[in-house]
Amino acid sequence: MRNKTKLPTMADVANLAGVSSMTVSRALKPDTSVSKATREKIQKAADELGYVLDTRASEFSSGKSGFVAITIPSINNGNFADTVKAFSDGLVEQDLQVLLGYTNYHVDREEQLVEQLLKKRPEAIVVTGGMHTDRCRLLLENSGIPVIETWDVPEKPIDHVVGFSNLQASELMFEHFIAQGHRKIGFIGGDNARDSRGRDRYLGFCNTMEKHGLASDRVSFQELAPFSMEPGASGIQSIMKEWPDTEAVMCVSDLIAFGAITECQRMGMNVPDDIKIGGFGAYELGQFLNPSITTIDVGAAQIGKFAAEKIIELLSDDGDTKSAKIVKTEPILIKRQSA
Amino acid sequence: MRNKTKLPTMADVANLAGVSSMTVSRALKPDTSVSKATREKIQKAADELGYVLDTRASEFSSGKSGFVAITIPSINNGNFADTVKAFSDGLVEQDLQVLLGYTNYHVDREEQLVEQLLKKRPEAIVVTGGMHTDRCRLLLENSGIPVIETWDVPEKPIDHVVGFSNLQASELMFEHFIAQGHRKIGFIGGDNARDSRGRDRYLGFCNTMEKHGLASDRVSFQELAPFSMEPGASGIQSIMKEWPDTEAVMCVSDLIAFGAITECQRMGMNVPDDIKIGGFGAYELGQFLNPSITTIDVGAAQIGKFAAEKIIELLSDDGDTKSAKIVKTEPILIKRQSA
DNA sequence: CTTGCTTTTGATATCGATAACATTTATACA
DNA sequence: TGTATAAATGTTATCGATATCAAAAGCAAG
Repeated sequence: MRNKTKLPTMADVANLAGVSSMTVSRALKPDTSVSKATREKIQKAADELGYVLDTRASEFSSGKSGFVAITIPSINNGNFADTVKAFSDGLVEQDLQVLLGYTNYHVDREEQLVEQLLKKRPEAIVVTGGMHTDRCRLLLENSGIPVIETWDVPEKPIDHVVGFSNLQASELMFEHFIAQGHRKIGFIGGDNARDSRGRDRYLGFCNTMEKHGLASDRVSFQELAPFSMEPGASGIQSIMKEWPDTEAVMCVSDLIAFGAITECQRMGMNVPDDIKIGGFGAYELGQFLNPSITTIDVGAAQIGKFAAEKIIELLSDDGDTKSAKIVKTEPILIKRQSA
Repeated sequence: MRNKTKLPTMADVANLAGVSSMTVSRALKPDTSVSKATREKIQKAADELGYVLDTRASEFSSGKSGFVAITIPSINNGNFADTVKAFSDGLVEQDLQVLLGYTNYHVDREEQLVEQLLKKRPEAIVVTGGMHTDRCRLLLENSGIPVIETWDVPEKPIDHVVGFSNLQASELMFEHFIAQGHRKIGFIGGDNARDSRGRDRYLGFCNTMEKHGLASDRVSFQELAPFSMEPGASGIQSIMKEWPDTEAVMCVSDLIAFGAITECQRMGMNVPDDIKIGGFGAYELGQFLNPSITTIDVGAAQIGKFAAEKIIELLSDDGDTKSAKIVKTEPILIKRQSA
């Protein structure tokens, strides 16, 4: 450990200003019961010492930590970034900071992360998805704070939910394919065991196909991490090789769709004339690619916004909650060029 | 505030296990001086109560916060995400967590953020760039902890630096254009007042052009936030309208280049036959777009890795630092299809 | 200038863990 | 078996702020 000079404390400021540390504490926050003269004196002393409040002590003393925790599968994902941003924006006014953690799509990692986060005593916690290890569930249930599951609608929610049905969302795309007259339809996804949202999108594929009496065998599952586009290229290659007459393929995310579309182009196929490719998530890049990507917009930012509002309500609540425990957002199909 | 049941404390666990809380404290961490029997007894008691350590108290008591802070301009940027990921990965073994903040490319916001972060007493802090408000500089200088500036090589570093010269990096691209025989060269950037890295890339443009006796007037500055690709489309439109004979354009990032290239395609131009477009940052999407984007790889992940290593060294240092205060990474040109 | 109120300031206990030191118990070896 | 040493556990003070209650100062009205 570095041999550093000890930082000034509130007592140091109080000394210099000739007041008690309690008065310093009051002066440093928007507390009215400090005279203007005293406050200025204290401010001057604090500036002189370069004093910065130690929120560790402050939060510890007051019992509240001043932040909420949120876990997302991946940092490098525009969708989750949108959720986090909206969430964060929704909480700034409340002086609540956001502590972020990445599960890397692993429930074990999630468990570890949740425990780590709970140790810091957040005032609420938001997790992505409804699939957790047993111990993780237990930790969340016993945490004593509001828990919100997002990006999904779990069958047995832990507490509150802000999400949508990935299954129903992906059905939108397949119904769209079918309405266009396509019958030979495929799906490119990731590791269903790890990513329940991806699995539900795959189940949406199976359901829709079955409903219309169509085969649901044209699938390719790729290892998604750490690259997000390359699996799209491999996936479409593998599908076209085995089922060359495939007419339409949905990818589990726009990033995969990106890789699939550009790979089609490299293989000399025209999207959408030769094959239709659909994405999921309404990522920004999908608007700009040629062809632009037909996709499902799940309202990532809205999820973050709703979660933030929920937390504000729950934390300020004097007893009984008014709003529904489960808030559903409505995924919509965004028809663009690729499908 | 929710009327929640009080969470169990270490004393509760100690009581249940029939030992002192100090023993509980020891048992809950890899401390050898606790007998196996006692540790098991304590573990059982802790599980029974659903006890989760309160790191706020723990860190406060021990004086170390267990985390390092890092500020980046934007969350939704694969480059910075790479840096953060490598940084974070480099610190897990040290049981150091990463607290992340976003400046949104505003020095004022940075100042605010740095103060907020310092209040939490991190053990070190990493900031992106070398441009800060005076007060922010002062806060960092007086923080008493290691400070690392990254993604840049400031003239007057605060403390340590892990970065590269954005100016020299962008020169690579312009020299590449010129070596190909181009003379009518342009640049699409953002707000130079806000983003010093972008400004330095622009200066690299001016320098190189001047060096070769060429004009550097073919520029377009766009408002970059919140969309990162659209400005590329607007930028290339504006340049081609004013200077239709432009032969090559470098964009301040790959995302802008993405928008510019796809817009060229929409305008019926072929990249690279009709116009060359270069990017910056070696984002993943640049590999997959048709044409793939010629870009500058600045080694974003390497920066994070080096910063983490530096911090580990600085925190474990018994006095004098061995390694250089300034670590430079070498940006390289990645020649692909678009230029 | 005195009473009664409000505003401002201060003293002390406290949050939950750990550091540092003290003590007890276990183990080794002559 | 006794002594030396190591291992295990306990006791007390402490980190830096804030809650809470108490006291002092300021102020208005009679």
